Amino acid sequence: MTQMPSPPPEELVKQWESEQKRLRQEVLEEDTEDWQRSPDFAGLERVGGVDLSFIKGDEVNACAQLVVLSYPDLKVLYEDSRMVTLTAPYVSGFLAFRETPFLLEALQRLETSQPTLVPQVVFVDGNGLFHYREFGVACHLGVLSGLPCVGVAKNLLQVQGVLKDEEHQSQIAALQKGGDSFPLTAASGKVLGKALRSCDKSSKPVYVSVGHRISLDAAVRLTHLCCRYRVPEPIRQADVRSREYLRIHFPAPDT
DNA sequence: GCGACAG
DNA sequence: ATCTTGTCGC
Repeated sequence: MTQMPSPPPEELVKQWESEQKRLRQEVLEEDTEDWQRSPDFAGLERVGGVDLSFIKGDEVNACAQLVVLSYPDLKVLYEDSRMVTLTAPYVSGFLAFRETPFLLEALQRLETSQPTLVPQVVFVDGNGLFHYREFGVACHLGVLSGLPCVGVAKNLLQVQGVLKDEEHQSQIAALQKGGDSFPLTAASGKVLGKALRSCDKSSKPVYVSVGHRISLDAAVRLTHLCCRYRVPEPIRQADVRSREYLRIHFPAPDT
């Protein structure tokens, strides 16, 4: 039997909206670290990536993953996989309330056990300021953790007047090589993020936006430098390893 | 009624 | 998010 998605309680959504409006005030949209100002990011040694993977028909059980890679080598220095039980449902625009608590716990475990391995910036699967209320999951994790964060979404969210129309498609077609990008501009005129051709091989862009404590230009440049494939290596490793964890500990039901 | 809908 | 094989290319 297929369970229809239950409508999210509107009271909860209102509470979530005010929470986002409150925390939004804490976001820093500029570079706050010396390495971010350096042309080659000198001083940057550790980049983090987080993600959650789910079991096929299970809405509440998931594997929360944190990885820390060396920079610029992009070798895995630390890995943490943890089964968690989600409580909040997925509602577009409120992803953070579903995932952030467990990502924060992973960062706190690292801070406690191996503080010298805490990443200097964290790549988050999802948007940052490129969001209905300019407070996506990358901002949420950034503000609550205090760490610089970058949001990288694989799909375009149509927000604040940004549309995926024929014009958008033509802008994508104009991205010639890895590193090329174009701005995602809100109706207000503010640039909320950038569509980035992350590497030469992928014609489909990723959508980069500021999470916390980093400028958009630095976020886009760093994202490009962290891409071996379309998805930045920190996020890709978190995704690969969390799915591997599920494959080993929760094998698919035998027919 | 139709389309949109990060993960 | 997850469901899914092969196929084309280096």
